[in-house]
Amino acid sequence: MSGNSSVEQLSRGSNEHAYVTLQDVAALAGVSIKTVSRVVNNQGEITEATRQRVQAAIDELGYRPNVLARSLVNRRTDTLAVVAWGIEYFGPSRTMVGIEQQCDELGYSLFLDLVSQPDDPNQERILDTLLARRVDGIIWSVPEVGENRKWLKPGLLERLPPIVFLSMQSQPGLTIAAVNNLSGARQAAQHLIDQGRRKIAIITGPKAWWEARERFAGWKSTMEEAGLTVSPSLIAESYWSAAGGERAMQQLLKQTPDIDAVFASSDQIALGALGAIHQTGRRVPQDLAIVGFDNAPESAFYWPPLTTVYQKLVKVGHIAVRNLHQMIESRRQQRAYVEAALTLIEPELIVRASSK
Amino acid sequence: MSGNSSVEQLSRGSNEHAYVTLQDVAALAGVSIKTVSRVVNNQGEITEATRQRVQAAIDELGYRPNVLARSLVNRRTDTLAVVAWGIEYFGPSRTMVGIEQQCDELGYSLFLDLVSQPDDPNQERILDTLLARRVDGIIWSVPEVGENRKWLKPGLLERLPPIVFLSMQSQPGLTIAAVNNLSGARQAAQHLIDQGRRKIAIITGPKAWWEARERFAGWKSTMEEAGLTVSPSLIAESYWSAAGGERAMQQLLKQTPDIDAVFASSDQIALGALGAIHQTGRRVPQDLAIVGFDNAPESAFYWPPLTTVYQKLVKVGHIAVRNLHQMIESRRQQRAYVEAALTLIEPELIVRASSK
DNA sequence: TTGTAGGCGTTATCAA
DNA sequence: TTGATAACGCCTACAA
Repeated sequence: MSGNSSVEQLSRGSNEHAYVTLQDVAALAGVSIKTVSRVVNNQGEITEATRQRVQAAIDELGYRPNVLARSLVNRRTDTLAVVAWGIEYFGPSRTMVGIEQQCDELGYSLFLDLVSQPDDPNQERILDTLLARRVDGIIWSVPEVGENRKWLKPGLLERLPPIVFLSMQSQPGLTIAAVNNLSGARQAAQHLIDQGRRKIAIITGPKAWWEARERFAGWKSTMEEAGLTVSPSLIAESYWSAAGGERAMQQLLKQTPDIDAVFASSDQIALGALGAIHQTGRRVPQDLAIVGFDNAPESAFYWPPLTTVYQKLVKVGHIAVRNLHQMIESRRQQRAYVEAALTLIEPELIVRASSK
Repeated sequence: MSGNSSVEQLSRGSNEHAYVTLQDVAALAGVSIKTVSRVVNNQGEITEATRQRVQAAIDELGYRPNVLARSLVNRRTDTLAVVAWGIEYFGPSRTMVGIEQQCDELGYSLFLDLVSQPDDPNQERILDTLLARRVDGIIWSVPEVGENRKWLKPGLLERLPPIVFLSMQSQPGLTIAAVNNLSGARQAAQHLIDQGRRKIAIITGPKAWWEARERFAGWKSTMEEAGLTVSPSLIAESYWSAAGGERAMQQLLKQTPDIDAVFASSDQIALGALGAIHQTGRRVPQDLAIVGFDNAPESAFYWPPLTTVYQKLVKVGHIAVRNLHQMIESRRQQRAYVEAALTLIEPELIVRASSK
């Protein structure tokens, strides 16, 4: 037998860490490899006696099935991949936690691929390596920014494993999971209106971002429905950072000194805005109320504590993976397509001192 | 030939996304599979004519090598795994970014496994799945807390693929990469001393954490060398959170009202401490200077902007992967062991308004 | 320069 | 209940 006995393996050199195979176990237990395989996957009927003998051999040798070989014949790897941007930021990292948790629960291993920018040109190359690794499905967790979905050419999806997209504009044929940014922004704006504020400004995120546009739309529609003016003098665009928020706030206060509230499109922006407001001597919330978006844990300790919109991003991650799992299973069973679904998670307003 | 022609594959059903194999390409190009293999891996001499014919077939069919099959033969997967805790926090997420970047650069795919607590009992199970997937190496990015290294039994390491550990106490035989927490804390304490402060308190992280103990040791040794008293009344222990920092600061101010500086063991702790200080009406830095640890991007926008210790965690991630890569290569070439190495990255003090 | 045979470690089929 | 044998897709060694 050309096999692979333990002795041969050991002779490969003590540095080379060799793995035990079915062959080795079978030899030790005095059965065929198929029998060992059956024990490992507990399938088929096996005499209790042989099962125990095999199990003893497995334990003695410390056998672990080689998932690669198994995947080759099974045509499934029990592996998902997540392509993500920005895990050093609060939101994306929470989403990642949700994704990983659910993968673990469903028995998937998870490949992590990061892009340094949402419009990273590497995205097609990444897709290639994922295909080469035969992942069962993909979570596309890069936010939609500018033209960074242009690689999604018609017909391409059919030649790829199932994909769930996060945080992007609804599109026929795509399965998407996202926070309802529009509704979150509406809650924020409505809350300020309910507090009696009338000149409510907004600091948006970069307008190239779908999420920023949605939050803007939520603010705008709520203002209009309340009969409040939506003039350009109430609008400032900013990067997502505190530095951006500070600059945008300074600009707003210069162009419209009598605003009495601000909706900041992220907690970081709100933090910067708070600094800019304090610098002018205005008091929060007496002179100016402010609401953020994210519910970062620190935001409860800003000065004053920040009212904000809580995005349930861990939940988004969970749902994305569960939906992906369903798509995978249904393809496998040759069932008709799972209807492409758009799942929107409702955010929740957290009211703190900065707005009351 | 029992092969795997494109036609057969298509007949598997339009829902089942079938992969093209060397067989398919070879058939279309009218050559042997080995020739195609050579083209794919551009090895051996091949006539330009056949190369082009094969390449054309590859493009036409959209062939992608099956990495699983290749790994099976090559006995290497070009895959690393990172076992991590806390990527929803700033520090760990930065480390993760560094790890992923370097993996990408060196051509590794990266498996992500998260534990929900540093002492998560799942860690051995995770190790098992990584072995089953035949990863080439592992980054152990769970901070050392309490007894959570007890799975590391003597002799175990030899039976595992190479592992690089992050953030733990130096230990013979282990390769470790970490920030020099001790030195960072010393810089912080020395800075406060240089500013003329004398009653310098510390809010430590949980003492079960190695990192917290190191930072404490750095503060303590620097105080002692400067001839300053190190009494228990200057010490408070806290969780890493802002909430913890607030509570610890309140306690400190109660037990020792005349402290003139605080070293907070994380930026989050510092944020909470700032709030507690403000509540008592004390001014920062006039009455009380404060220094944090992390250099989170928000810390520049705290009130006042926070002096802090910048941990170069992306760099730690880079170095961890590079060291791991070396260990893998040297094992492969049967070379003598790579000396187990301890790499400490020096942090850098960032001085802002909170301490001057 | 190209092709054939055999094996990587596993599972499925079909006999025994 | 068990065991040969043939895949899975690729690569190495050796021939042609």
